[in-house]
Amino acid sequence: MTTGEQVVTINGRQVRLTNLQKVLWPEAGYTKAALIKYLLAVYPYMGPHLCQRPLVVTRWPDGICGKSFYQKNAPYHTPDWVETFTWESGEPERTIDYILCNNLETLVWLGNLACLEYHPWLSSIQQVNNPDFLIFDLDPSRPGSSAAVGEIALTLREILWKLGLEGYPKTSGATGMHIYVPLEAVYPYETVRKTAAFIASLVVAALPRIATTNRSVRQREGKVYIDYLQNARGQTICAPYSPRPLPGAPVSVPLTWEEVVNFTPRPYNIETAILRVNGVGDLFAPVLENRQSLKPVLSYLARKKVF
DNA sequence: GGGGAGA
DNA sequence: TCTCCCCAACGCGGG
DNA sequence: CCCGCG
Ligand SMILES: [Mn+2]
Ligand SMILES: [Mn+2]
Repeated sequence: MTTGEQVVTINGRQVRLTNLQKVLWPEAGYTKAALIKYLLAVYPYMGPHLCQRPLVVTRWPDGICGKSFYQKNAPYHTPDWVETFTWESGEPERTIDYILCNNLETLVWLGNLACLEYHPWLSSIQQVNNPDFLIFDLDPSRPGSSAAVGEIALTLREILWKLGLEGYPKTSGATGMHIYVPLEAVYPYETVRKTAAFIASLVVAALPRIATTNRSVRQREGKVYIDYLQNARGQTICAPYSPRPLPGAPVSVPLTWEEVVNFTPRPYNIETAILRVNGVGDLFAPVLENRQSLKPVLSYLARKKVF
């Protein structure tokens, strides 16, 4: 990929790649060719987490220092082999044709459009009202809170364990972490969100000096924000393996719990993650398999009349 | 990044 | 032919 | 109902 333009054929579909030499991450010098090389390499691991989920992307055609925009609707002249999902929301009535990244050629096509961030819905189009995971988004309000993030994640793991649930951690690729709790796709978003709120409150009770669920930035006092409100339709949590538009081209990477003990926020980027992922495989594979029930925690909450 | 509208 | 504009507006919850 | 937040 040294020339500026070429056509690749993937699964019999032709994808035109343009401006391959364009630098998207200036200080690291990573080009669009590097981005597409990464997407090709990571697709076997990332693809299953995007499949059949309405997708929102952020695009940075002039690189991470240039202008960017969100894209929800499939753009005009989207190739006919790109699958889409039409979502009609009411009040005001609006229709969005979401892209479904169901194959490699779609991901490469998106890469050519300079899509850096990939935000799939928590629910798939098969059960669009029922998320497949409950998530916790740990956001440090100050840089240098990495040790606190790791400690909170490990405490959260223990609390989940006591509730009969298993969580799976990944870096966000920015400063914090995401913990996914895979579920049976039978609970409405509101139930999942309220359950997440309850669990987050248990974590804050255990670690009140470093964790908070306060949504007011000023009242967080430098603590780590446990954001459970991302458990809503259309929210934008970046997918596992998604690159980030930040210096050095970091990516969101699944971690083992042992790695969380010494959490560092950006251990891998679009270049180094390839070796990592080919070595350990998809640590997030269980997130698509281990569909857990909220029944124990929901009956507990019903007894305590928390709801 | 690329299509469409308007000059 | 050139330049400019558009690409998302939403869910949540507290005051 | 608006506002702050992500
Ligand atoms: Mn976050
Ligand atoms: Mn957040």
